[in-house]
Amino acid sequence: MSQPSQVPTTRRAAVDPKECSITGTLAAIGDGWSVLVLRELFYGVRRFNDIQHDLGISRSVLTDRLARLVEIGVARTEPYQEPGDRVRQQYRLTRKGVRLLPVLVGLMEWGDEFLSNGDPPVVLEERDSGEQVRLELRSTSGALVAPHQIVTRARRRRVD
Amino acid sequence: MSQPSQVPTTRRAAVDPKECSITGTLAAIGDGWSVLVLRELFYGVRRFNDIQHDLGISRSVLTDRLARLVEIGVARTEPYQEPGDRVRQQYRLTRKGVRLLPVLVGLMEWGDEFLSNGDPPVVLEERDSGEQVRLELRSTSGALVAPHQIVTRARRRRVD
DNA sequence: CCCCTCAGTTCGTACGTCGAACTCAGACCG
DNA sequence: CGGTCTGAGTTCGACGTACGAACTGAGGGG
Repeated sequence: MSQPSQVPTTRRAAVDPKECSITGTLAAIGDGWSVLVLRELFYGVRRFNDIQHDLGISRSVLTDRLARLVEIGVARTEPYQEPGDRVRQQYRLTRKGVRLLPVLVGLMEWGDEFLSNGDPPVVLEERDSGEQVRLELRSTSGALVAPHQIVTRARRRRVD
Repeated sequence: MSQPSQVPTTRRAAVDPKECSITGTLAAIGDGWSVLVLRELFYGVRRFNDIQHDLGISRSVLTDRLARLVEIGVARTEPYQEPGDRVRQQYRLTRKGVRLLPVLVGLMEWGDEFLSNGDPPVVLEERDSGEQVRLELRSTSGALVAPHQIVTRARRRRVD
Protein backbone atom coordinates (compact mmCIF):
# COMPACT_ATOMS: atom_id res chain seq x y z
CA MET A 1 0.00 0.00 0.00
CA SER A 2 1.19 3.47 -0.72
CA GLN A 3 -0.93 5.00 2.04
CA PRO A 4 -0.55 4.38 5.78
CA SER A 5 -3.10 1.97 7.12
CA GLN A 6 -5.34 4.59 8.69
CA VAL A 7 -7.79 5.60 5.99
CA PRO A 8 -9.88 8.37 7.48
CA THR A 9 -11.13 10.44 4.57
CA THR A 10 -9.45 10.06 1.25
CA ARG A 11 -9.92 13.00 -1.01
CA ARG A 12 -9.33 11.56 -4.42
CA ALA A 13 -9.07 8.15 -5.92
CA ALA A 14 -5.65 6.64 -6.35
CA VAL A 15 -6.81 5.92 -9.86
CA ASP A 16 -7.57 8.40 -12.55
CA PRO A 17 -11.27 7.91 -13.11
CA LYS A 18 -10.92 8.57 -16.81
CA GLU A 19 -8.63 5.60 -17.20
CA CYS A 20 -10.96 2.92 -16.03
CA SER A 21 -12.49 0.34 -18.28
CA ILE A 22 -15.75 0.50 -16.39
CA THR A 23 -16.47 3.86 -17.98
CA GLY A 24 -15.94 2.54 -21.46
CA THR A 25 -17.97 -0.58 -20.93
CA LEU A 26 -20.83 1.42 -19.50
CA ALA A 27 -20.69 3.76 -22.46
CA ALA A 28 -20.98 0.74 -24.73
CA ILE A 29 -23.65 -1.34 -23.02
CA GLY A 30 -24.36 0.42 -19.73
CA ASP A 31 -27.81 1.55 -20.65
CA GLY A 32 -30.35 -0.50 -18.76
CA TRP A 33 -32.20 -1.74 -21.82
CA SER A 34 -29.02 -2.95 -23.49
CA VAL A 35 -28.28 -5.20 -20.56
CA LEU A 36 -31.76 -6.65 -20.63
CA VAL A 37 -31.52 -7.23 -24.37
CA LEU A 38 -28.24 -9.03 -23.78
CA ARG A 39 -29.93 -11.13 -21.16
CA GLU A 40 -32.62 -12.11 -23.64
CA LEU A 41 -30.02 -13.04 -26.20
CA PHE A 42 -28.20 -15.09 -23.64
CA TYR A 43 -31.44 -16.82 -22.72
CA GLY A 44 -31.79 -17.72 -26.37
CA VAL A 45 -34.49 -15.25 -27.36
CA ARG A 46 -33.41 -14.02 -30.76
CA ARG A 47 -36.32 -12.41 -32.53
CA PHE A 48 -37.34 -8.81 -32.47
CA ASN A 49 -40.94 -9.38 -31.49
CA ASP A 50 -40.08 -11.92 -28.83
CA ILE A 51 -37.57 -9.66 -27.16
CA GLN A 52 -39.96 -6.76 -27.38
CA HIS A 53 -42.73 -8.82 -25.83
CA ASP A 54 -40.56 -10.20 -23.03
CA LEU A 55 -39.07 -6.90 -22.01
CA GLY A 56 -41.99 -4.61 -22.72
CA ILE A 57 -39.53 -2.27 -24.39
CA SER A 58 -40.73 0.20 -26.96
CA ARG A 59 -40.09 -0.95 -30.52
CA SER A 60 -38.15 2.15 -31.47
CA VAL A 61 -35.82 1.77 -28.52
CA LEU A 62 -35.35 -1.93 -29.22
CA THR A 63 -34.44 -1.17 -32.82
CA ASP A 64 -31.89 1.33 -31.60
CA ARG A 65 -30.38 -0.98 -28.96
CA LEU A 66 -30.11 -3.95 -31.26
CA ALA A 67 -28.44 -1.80 -33.89
CA ARG A 68 -25.99 -0.52 -31.31
CA LEU A 69 -25.20 -3.98 -30.01
CA VAL A 70 -24.52 -5.14 -33.54
CA GLU A 71 -22.47 -2.05 -34.25
CA ILE A 72 -20.15 -2.60 -31.31
CA GLY A 73 -19.83 -6.28 -32.18
CA VAL A 74 -21.62 -7.76 -29.21
CA ALA A 75 -24.47 -9.17 -31.26
CA ARG A 76 -24.85 -10.10 -34.89
CA THR A 77 -27.75 -10.67 -37.23
CA GLU A 78 -28.33 -14.06 -38.73
CA PRO A 79 -30.92 -15.00 -41.35
CA TYR A 80 -33.49 -17.61 -40.52
CA GLN A 81 -36.46 -18.98 -42.34
CA GLU A 82 -39.56 -20.45 -40.80
CA PRO A 83 -41.10 -23.10 -43.09
CA GLY A 84 -43.52 -21.43 -45.45
CA ASP A 85 -42.29 -17.98 -44.63
CA ARG A 86 -39.76 -15.60 -46.05
CA VAL A 87 -36.25 -15.12 -44.77
CA ARG A 88 -35.99 -12.85 -41.75
CA GLN A 89 -33.21 -11.68 -39.46
CA GLN A 90 -32.62 -12.75 -35.91
CA TYR A 91 -30.01 -11.65 -33.40
CA ARG A 92 -27.37 -13.70 -31.65
CA LEU A 93 -24.53 -12.99 -29.28
CA THR A 94 -21.03 -12.90 -30.65
CA ARG A 95 -18.06 -14.16 -28.69
CA LYS A 96 -17.53 -10.59 -27.57
CA GLY A 97 -21.09 -10.59 -26.28
CA VAL A 98 -20.71 -13.93 -24.54
CA ARG A 99 -17.79 -12.43 -22.68
CA LEU A 100 -20.22 -10.09 -21.01
CA LEU A 101 -21.79 -13.04 -19.26
CA PRO A 102 -19.88 -12.51 -16.01
CA VAL A 103 -21.51 -9.09 -15.73
CA LEU A 104 -24.95 -10.61 -16.15
CA VAL A 105 -24.11 -13.33 -13.65
CA GLY A 106 -22.89 -10.72 -11.20
CA LEU A 107 -26.14 -8.81 -11.48
CA MET A 108 -28.09 -12.01 -11.09
CA GLU A 109 -26.22 -13.23 -8.04
CA TRP A 110 -26.58 -9.91 -6.29
CA GLY A 111 -30.29 -9.87 -6.96
CA ASP A 112 -30.57 -13.44 -5.78
CA GLU A 113 -28.88 -12.59 -2.52
CA PHE A 114 -30.49 -9.27 -1.71
CA LEU A 115 -33.75 -9.14 -3.61
CA SER A 116 -34.90 -12.75 -3.70
CA ASN A 117 -33.82 -13.70 -0.20
CA GLY A 118 -31.42 -16.33 -1.42
CA ASP A 119 -34.10 -18.14 -3.39
CA PRO A 120 -32.84 -17.69 -6.94
CA PRO A 121 -35.56 -17.77 -9.61
CA VAL A 122 -33.02 -18.87 -12.20
CA VAL A 123 -29.92 -20.97 -11.71
CA LEU A 124 -26.96 -21.40 -14.03
CA GLU A 125 -25.66 -24.87 -14.66
CA GLU A 126 -22.79 -26.34 -16.55
CA ARG A 127 -24.24 -28.03 -19.61
CA ASP A 128 -22.58 -31.41 -19.21
CA SER A 129 -22.23 -31.94 -15.50
CA GLY A 130 -25.38 -30.13 -14.43
CA GLU A 131 -23.42 -28.56 -11.64
CA GLN A 132 -24.35 -25.09 -10.53
CA VAL A 133 -22.13 -22.27 -11.77
CA ARG A 134 -21.08 -19.35 -9.64
CA LEU A 135 -18.94 -16.27 -10.05
CA GLU A 136 -15.79 -16.07 -7.96
CA LEU A 137 -13.04 -13.57 -7.32
CA ARG A 138 -9.74 -15.39 -7.28
CA SER A 139 -6.12 -14.40 -7.20
CA THR A 140 -3.64 -15.73 -9.75
CA SER A 141 -2.63 -18.45 -7.32
CA GLY A 142 -6.20 -19.67 -7.42
CA ALA A 143 -7.23 -18.66 -3.91
CA LEU A 144 -10.62 -17.13 -3.28
CA VAL A 145 -10.46 -13.43 -2.48
CA ALA A 146 -12.94 -11.55 -0.33
CA PRO A 147 -14.09 -8.28 -1.89
CA HIS A 148 -12.75 -6.11 0.93
CA GLN A 149 -9.29 -7.63 0.47
CA ILE A 150 -9.04 -6.09 -2.97
CA VAL A 151 -7.11 -2.93 -3.73
CA THR A 152 -6.89 -1.06 -6.99
CA ARG A 153 -3.72 0.04 -8.69
CA ALA A 154 -3.29 2.21 -11.73
CA ARG A 155 -1.01 0.76 -14.35
CA ARG A 156 -0.27 4.05 -16.02
CA ARG A 157 -0.29 6.42 -13.14
CA ARG A 158 -0.71 10.10 -13.76
CA VAL A 159 0.86 12.68 -11.50
CA ASP A 160 -1.60 15.39 -10.57
CA MET B 1 -31.67 -30.32 -22.06
CA SER B 2 -35.36 -30.43 -22.66
CA GLN B 3 -34.99 -29.53 -26.34
CA PRO B 4 -33.35 -31.68 -28.99
CA SER B 5 -29.83 -30.65 -29.72
CA GLN B 6 -30.61 -28.81 -32.92
CA VAL B 7 -31.30 -25.26 -31.86
CA PRO B 8 -32.34 -23.44 -34.99
CA THR B 9 -34.58 -20.64 -33.84
CA THR B 10 -35.99 -20.69 -30.36
CA ARG B 11 -39.10 -18.64 -29.96
CA ARG B 12 -39.19 -17.90 -26.29
CA ALA B 13 -36.85 -18.15 -23.37
CA ALA B 14 -36.96 -21.24 -21.23
CA VAL B 15 -37.03 -18.81 -18.35
CA ASP B 16 -39.77 -16.38 -17.50
CA PRO B 17 -38.11 -13.03 -17.99
CA LYS B 18 -40.04 -11.52 -15.11
CA GLU B 19 -38.49 -13.97 -12.70
CA CYS B 20 -34.89 -13.05 -13.18
CA SER B 21 -32.82 -11.25 -10.61
CA ILE B 22 -31.10 -9.24 -13.31
CA THR B 23 -34.23 -7.19 -13.75
CA GLY B 24 -34.43 -6.35 -10.08
CA THR B 25 -30.77 -5.49 -9.76
CA LEU B 26 -30.94 -3.24 -12.78
CA ALA B 27 -33.97 -1.52 -11.34
CA ALA B 28 -31.98 -0.88 -8.18
CA ILE B 29 -28.60 0.21 -9.50
CA GLY B 30 -28.80 -0.31 -13.26
CA ASP B 31 -28.73 3.31 -14.16
CA GLY B 32 -25.35 4.19 -15.61
CA TRP B 33 -24.56 6.92 -13.13
CA SER B 34 -25.28 4.70 -10.15
CA VAL B 35 -22.67 2.23 -11.29
CA LEU B 36 -20.10 4.97 -11.72
CA VAL B 37 -20.90 6.35 -8.30
CA LEU B 38 -20.41 2.87 -6.88
CA ARG B 39 -17.09 2.69 -8.65
CA GLU B 40 -16.02 5.93 -7.05
CA LEU B 41 -17.04 4.68 -3.63
CA PHE B 42 -15.12 1.49 -4.22
CA TYR B 43 -12.09 3.50 -5.27
CA GLY B 44 -12.36 5.30 -1.95
CA VAL B 45 -13.77 8.60 -3.15
CA ARG B 46 -16.35 9.49 -0.54
CA ARG B 47 -17.18 13.15 -0.78
CA PHE B 48 -19.89 14.78 -2.80
CA ASN B 49 -17.71 17.31 -4.56
CA ASP B 50 -14.97 14.80 -5.31
CA ILE B 51 -17.37 12.35 -6.88
CA GLN B 52 -19.02 15.12 -8.80
CA HIS B 53 -15.68 16.34 -10.06
CA ASP B 54 -14.41 12.90 -11.04
CA LEU B 55 -17.53 11.85 -12.87
CA GLY B 56 -18.62 15.17 -14.30
CA ILE B 57 -22.11 14.30 -13.17
CA SER B 58 -24.63 17.04 -12.55
CA ARG B 59 -25.04 17.89 -8.89
CA SER B 60 -28.75 17.31 -8.87
CA VAL B 61 -28.37 13.86 -10.37
CA LEU B 62 -25.58 12.99 -7.94
CA THR B 63 -27.76 14.03 -5.02
CA ASP B 64 -30.49 11.80 -6.33
CA ARG B 65 -28.23 8.80 -6.97
CA LEU B 66 -26.50 8.98 -3.61
CA ALA B 67 -29.86 9.19 -1.88
CA ARG B 68 -31.08 6.18 -3.79
CA LEU B 69 -27.96 4.17 -3.03
CA VAL B 70 -28.37 4.96 0.65
CA GLU B 71 -32.05 4.15 0.51
CA ILE B 72 -31.52 0.70 -0.92
CA GLY B 73 -28.74 0.04 1.56
CA VAL B 74 -25.82 -0.08 -0.82
CA ALA B 75 -24.16 3.02 0.60
CA ARG B 76 -24.37 4.84 3.92
CA THR B 77 -23.52 8.30 5.14
CA GLU B 78 -20.82 8.78 7.73
CA PRO B 79 -19.86 12.02 9.44
CA TYR B 80 -16.35 13.32 9.08
CA GLN B 81 -14.59 16.45 10.21
CA GLU B 82 -11.65 18.07 8.56
CA PRO B 83 -9.45 19.94 11.12
CA GLY B 84 -10.74 23.49 11.48
CA ASP B 85 -13.95 22.75 9.67
CA ARG B 86 -17.43 21.70 10.62
CA VAL B 87 -18.79 18.19 10.53
CA ARG B 88 -19.90 17.03 7.10
CA GLN B 89 -21.24 13.83 5.61
CA GLN B 90 -19.42 11.45 3.37
CA TYR B 91 -20.55 8.26 1.68
CA ARG B 92 -19.24 4.73 2.03
CA LEU B 93 -20.18 1.37 0.67
CA THR B 94 -22.05 -1.01 2.91
CA ARG B 95 -21.49 -4.75 2.83
CA LYS B 96 -24.42 -4.95 0.44
CA GLY B 97 -22.62 -2.48 -1.78
CA VAL B 98 -19.34 -4.32 -1.58
CA ARG B 99 -21.15 -7.38 -2.84
CA LEU B 100 -21.70 -5.54 -6.11
CA LEU B 101 -17.98 -5.63 -6.71
CA PRO B 102 -18.13 -8.64 -9.03
CA VAL B 103 -20.35 -6.63 -11.35
CA LEU B 104 -17.85 -3.78 -11.42
CA VAL B 105 -15.01 -6.22 -11.97
CA GLY B 106 -16.93 -7.84 -14.80
CA LEU B 107 -17.42 -4.50 -16.50
CA MET B 108 -13.78 -3.68 -15.99
CA GLU B 109 -12.45 -6.95 -17.36
CA TRP B 110 -14.63 -6.73 -20.44
CA GLY B 111 -13.44 -3.20 -21.09
CA ASP B 112 -9.86 -4.26 -20.54
CA GLU B 113 -10.20 -7.01 -23.09
CA PHE B 114 -12.18 -5.28 -25.79
CA LEU B 115 -11.66 -1.56 -25.34
CA SER B 116 -8.12 -1.31 -24.02
CA ASN B 117 -6.59 -4.08 -26.12
CA GLY B 118 -5.66 -6.14 -23.11
CA ASP B 119 -3.67 -3.33 -21.56
CA PRO B 120 -5.70 -2.67 -18.40
CA PRO B 121 -5.44 0.88 -17.05
CA VAL B 122 -6.31 -0.38 -13.58
CA VAL B 123 -5.54 -3.73 -12.02
CA LEU B 124 -7.04 -5.31 -8.94
CA GLU B 125 -4.75 -6.90 -6.42
CA GLU B 126 -5.19 -8.83 -3.24
CA ARG B 127 -4.14 -6.55 -0.43
CA ASP B 128 -1.73 -8.88 1.32
CA SER B 129 -0.22 -11.00 -1.41
CA GLY B 130 -0.23 -8.38 -4.15
CA GLU B 131 -1.45 -11.01 -6.53
CA GLN B 132 -3.72 -9.97 -9.32
CA VAL B 133 -7.42 -10.71 -8.83
CA ARG B 134 -9.69 -11.96 -11.58
CA LEU B 135 -13.28 -12.96 -11.95
CA GLU B 136 -14.01 -16.58 -12.76
CA LEU B 137 -17.01 -18.72 -13.54
CA ARG B 138 -16.69 -21.99 -11.68
CA SER B 139 -18.91 -24.93 -11.02
CA THR B 140 -19.54 -26.20 -7.52
CA SER B 141 -16.79 -28.75 -7.96
CA GLY B 142 -14.39 -25.89 -8.47
CA ALA B 143 -13.75 -26.36 -12.18
CA LEU B 144 -13.54 -23.39 -14.48
CA VAL B 145 -16.54 -23.12 -16.78
CA ALA B 146 -16.51 -21.56 -20.21
CA PRO B 147 -19.40 -19.13 -20.80
CA HIS B 148 -20.86 -21.10 -23.68
CA GLN B 149 -21.04 -24.21 -21.51
CA ILE B 150 -23.59 -22.56 -19.28
CA VAL B 151 -27.31 -23.19 -19.48
CA THR B 152 -30.07 -21.50 -17.54
CA ARG B 153 -32.78 -23.24 -15.61
CA ALA B 154 -35.83 -21.75 -13.94
CA ARG B 155 -36.27 -22.86 -10.37
CA ARG B 156 -39.97 -22.05 -10.24
CA ARG B 157 -41.08 -22.87 -13.72
CA ARG B 158 -44.27 -21.44 -15.05
CA VAL B 159 -46.38 -23.27 -17.57
CA ASP B 160 -47.46 -21.03 -20.41
C1' DC C 1 -18.80 41.64 8.74
C1' DC C 2 -17.61 39.64 4.64
C1' DC C 3 -16.05 35.86 2.36
C1' DC C 4 -14.81 30.98 1.87
C1' DT C 5 -15.95 25.95 1.29
C1' DC C 6 -18.87 21.98 1.00
C1' DA C 7 -23.20 20.01 0.12
C1' DG C 8 -26.88 20.22 -1.67
C1' DT C 9 -31.56 22.55 -4.24
C1' DT C 10 -33.92 24.99 -7.90
C1' DC C 11 -34.94 25.94 -12.58
C1' DG C 12 -35.51 26.25 -17.61
C1' DT C 13 -33.93 23.77 -21.57
C1' DA C 14 -32.90 19.85 -24.25
C1' DC C 15 -32.80 15.21 -25.19
C1' DG C 16 -34.52 10.23 -24.56
C1' DT C 17 -38.30 7.20 -23.99
C1' DC C 18 -42.92 5.88 -24.44
C1' DG C 19 -47.20 3.78 -26.68
C1' DA C 20 -49.78 3.71 -30.70
C1' DA C 21 -50.21 3.87 -35.32
C1' DC C 22 -48.16 3.31 -39.74
C1' DT C 23 -45.03 1.06 -43.38
C1' DC C 24 -43.05 -2.61 -45.92
C1' DA C 25 -41.95 -7.17 -47.80
C1' DG C 26 -43.11 -11.62 -48.67
C1' DA C 27 -46.29 -15.84 -48.28
C1' DC C 28 -50.69 -17.74 -48.34
C1' DC C 29 -55.62 -18.04 -49.59
C1' DG C 30 -59.40 -18.13 -52.66
C1' DC D 1 -54.92 -11.32 -59.01
C1' DG D 2 -56.73 -8.86 -54.68
C1' DG D 3 -56.99 -9.25 -49.83
C1' DT D 4 -54.98 -10.63 -45.67
C1' DC D 5 -51.55 -12.19 -42.34
C1' DT D 6 -47.10 -11.85 -39.95
C1' DG D 7 -42.60 -10.17 -38.49
C1' DA D 8 -39.70 -6.32 -38.39
C1' DG D 9 -39.10 -2.27 -38.17
C1' DT D 10 -40.23 3.45 -38.65
C1' DT D 11 -42.69 7.63 -37.47
C1' DC D 12 -44.80 10.75 -34.36
C1' DG D 13 -46.48 13.64 -30.58
C1' DA D 14 -46.55 13.58 -25.44
C1' DC D 15 -44.14 13.08 -21.55
C1' DG D 16 -40.23 12.46 -18.27
C1' DT D 17 -35.64 12.78 -16.95
C1' DA D 18 -30.86 14.65 -17.21
C1' DC D 19 -28.34 18.57 -18.01
C1' DG D 20 -25.52 22.95 -16.62
C1' DA D 21 -25.68 27.05 -14.20
C1' DA D 22 -27.06 29.59 -10.63
C1' DC D 23 -28.74 29.83 -6.02
C1' DT D 24 -29.16 28.44 -0.88
C1' DG D 25 -27.62 27.32 3.68
C1' DA D 26 -24.49 26.14 7.46
C1' DG D 27 -20.50 26.88 9.68
C1' DG D 28 -15.31 28.69 10.06
C1' DG D 29 -11.73 32.18 9.35
C1' DG D 30 -9.67 36.71 8.51
